[in-house]
Amino acid sequence: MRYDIQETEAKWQDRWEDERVFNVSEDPTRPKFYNVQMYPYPSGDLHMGHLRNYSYVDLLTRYKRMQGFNVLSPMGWDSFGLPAENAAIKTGVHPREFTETQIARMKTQLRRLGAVYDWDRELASHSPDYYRWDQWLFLELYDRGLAYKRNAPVNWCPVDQTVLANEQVVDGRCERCDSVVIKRDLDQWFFKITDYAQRLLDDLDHLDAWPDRVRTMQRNWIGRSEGCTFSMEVAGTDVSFDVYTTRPDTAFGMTFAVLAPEHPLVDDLIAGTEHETAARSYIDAANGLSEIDRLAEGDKTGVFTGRFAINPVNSSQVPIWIADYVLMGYGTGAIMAVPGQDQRDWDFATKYGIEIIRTVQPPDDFEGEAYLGDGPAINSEFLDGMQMADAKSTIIEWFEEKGLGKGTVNFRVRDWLISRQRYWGCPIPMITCPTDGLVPVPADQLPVIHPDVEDYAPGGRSPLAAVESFVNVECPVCGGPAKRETDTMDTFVDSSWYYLRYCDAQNSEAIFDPAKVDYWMEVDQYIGGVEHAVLHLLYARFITKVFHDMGMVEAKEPFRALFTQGMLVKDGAKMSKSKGNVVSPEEYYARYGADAIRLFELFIGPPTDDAVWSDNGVEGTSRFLDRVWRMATDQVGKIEERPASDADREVLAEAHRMVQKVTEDIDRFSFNTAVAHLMTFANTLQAALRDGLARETHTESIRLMLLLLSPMAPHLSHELWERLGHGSMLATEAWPRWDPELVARDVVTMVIQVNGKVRDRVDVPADIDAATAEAIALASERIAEWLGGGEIRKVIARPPNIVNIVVG
RNA sequence: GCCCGGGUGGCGAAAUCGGUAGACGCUGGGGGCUUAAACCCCCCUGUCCGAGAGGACGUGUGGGUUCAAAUCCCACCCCGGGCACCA
Repeated sequence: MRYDIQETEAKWQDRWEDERVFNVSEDPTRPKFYNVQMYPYPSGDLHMGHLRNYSYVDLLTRYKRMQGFNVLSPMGWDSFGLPAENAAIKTGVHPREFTETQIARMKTQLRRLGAVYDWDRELASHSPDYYRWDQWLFLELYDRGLAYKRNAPVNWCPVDQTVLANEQVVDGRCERCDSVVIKRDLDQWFFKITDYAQRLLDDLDHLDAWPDRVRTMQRNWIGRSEGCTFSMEVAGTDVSFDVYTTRPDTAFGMTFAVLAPEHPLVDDLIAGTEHETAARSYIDAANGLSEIDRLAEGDKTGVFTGRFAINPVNSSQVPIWIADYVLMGYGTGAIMAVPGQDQRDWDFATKYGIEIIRTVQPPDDFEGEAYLGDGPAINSEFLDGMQMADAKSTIIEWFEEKGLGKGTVNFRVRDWLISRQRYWGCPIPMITCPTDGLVPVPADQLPVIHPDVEDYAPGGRSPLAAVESFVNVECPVCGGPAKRETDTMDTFVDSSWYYLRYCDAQNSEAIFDPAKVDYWMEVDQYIGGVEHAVLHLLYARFITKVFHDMGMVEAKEPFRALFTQGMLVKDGAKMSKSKGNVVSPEEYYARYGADAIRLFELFIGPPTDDAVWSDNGVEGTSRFLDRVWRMATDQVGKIEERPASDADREVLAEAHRMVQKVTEDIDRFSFNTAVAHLMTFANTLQAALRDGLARETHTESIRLMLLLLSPMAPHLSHELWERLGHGSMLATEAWPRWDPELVARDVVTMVIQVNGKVRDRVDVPADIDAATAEAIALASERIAEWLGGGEIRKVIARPPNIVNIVVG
């Protein structure tokens, strides 16, 4: 036993905190490093899966600090949200009380791991000190026209009884509870993220320290497409409608047009016609279906309106259909249908017997139906013979010259719906007055604090709506009776700016001091789960850009580097409370201590990959720590001084190679191999000590190991550092450097191949030249056997590593 | 369907630029220490052939490029993730 684990680990946890080792302030004389993990929802108990992430973050905090950076690593709580509210419904305990108990428990557990933060900057989104600035931000957005209320069909989760943002609907289901989402028409608040779509897209190109995967997901989510919007008249009427297409070059192949069932023109077109009854029942059926059911239908369905539209390129009349494969939410909610070049249109046309005209010549061997590829235009009058790109720009010019349409850009991303009909969130600071309409709550009346309620149960509207004393308020403009907004904000609003607040967390006068934010921002390393690739990470980028435009933040992007860690898996599933497969750290703390757990979490596999939990692993890293302890302590005072030998120098060289490899591996987030290099050196040192070698370099070897180990297994390395008589605290020591001369090898093993197969290995000087290497290879006795008198066709020498002799 | 990842021993994995495949750890086996056990220490642990020296094979499958391929190219299979009636 190396020491009393509980006692010693607690001792160092106290000292790091009491001596404020990781509390920092702005210091322009040192390079800064802002290290942030996605602040957690306070769900209560940390399991091994969580500890993996915290081990990474803490490693970086300590490592960067030793490298001389002014490191800010703060911690906070994403403490609004449904779990606390659902617990309140069940138990009657106020969500605040529930949440704060959970936070206290999680803090204790973070401390137990030895994770260090600047706790002076702790924040929690449910605290009025925090969410008053949510409200302030909301009003700033409102002033700038970036927050607006409108009646719109929205995603409604029937179980959680609230609306959801598009980003929170996954495969037509609620991201949180998995129930099928339905459409409802509601008056809701939106943030105008679409105004920032182009910048959010463009700046992805500069985020080269982000995983490509996340950038691709954001690109797809933003979904930019270039095309053309033009207007089509309805024959025999004075109405017209716009269509959007990415393939205006195929306009001559339009054989019908389609309106989404929700299209505002639909009513007018069918009213009083013989088609009205059929159309009406089709529309009603479509409206009653959830997005999932619409898709599940498989086959495309639609109904003819009896009307015709005039194709502006050739004045031909095409039938107007209503079909739910056209979505009201994208483009103009109406399309020109070109079955020859669009598979969906092809399917529809085939089913309903509509004419098909090809306007791009498919290759001779083409066997498909609709042809989407490039080729010369046909049946397209003045476009005939042009390739797609040419035809596209020519027809757009033509539309623009005639004033019939224009080139347009379309985005898939929609405005961010932030209203929620739930209690445990930040109240939206708006008032509706019968005289003055929508009126913002004056800034000096913030925060709008939500009152306690008796019933948290969701009933299709916010529980706050039942509290008359909250709802009824004087209009700030006219003083007359008015009503408060009772919806709360999406919790993703809270999390879209907390990393700015950390920079000045205790400011009671302003959301933050821009000077402090400019010192710390951008976040140098952001760490979290990939599940936020298009939710939080897109919202946070949007809000940062808004602050930039407000002149309050210099940075245009919040997170310079993003690291998305893998999940911990057990029994084939992600470790989580709901799956019932969590491994609780308690018994491991008792048996092995925090260091062995941390080291195993680092060692278990590549940090970006999912990893499988194994009980034996902690045993292994604990053994390694025991060995380090023994090597460091058993030999103290027993080492006889002797002159340095070649063996000593070689051990020291290995120690420096370890320093180099561990440093480089941490820098490239290869923590598992960094640990492996420490183990390899420990094996080398142990063998040398056993053989009575490496006496003189022993002290230096241990010193270097402890420095490297300190961000990974901080308790043991601090304790040893102190016991070995170093007067300083290890955490404040400088990260070691390696001596390149020592690291370089004089002699290396050269591989000799015959026809690409390894046949011999010889030690050669590292600076050997090609001719000598070749000569040595050809002189090898073992090689001679393999050459067997055959003709040597070629010798490839890559000194000092390899010589390949080709015989034939 | 489209777009990303990934597939290497009994297991987790390593191989950073095309140059010794399997570092490091786990598991398992053998031995030492011990009255005994635990701890600890030493040796072995990809498959096959061989007493051994050694040899053949081997990174999902099939081809290709190359003196040389886990790594590059083509086709395919499987697993994971994202997007998906987006006009």
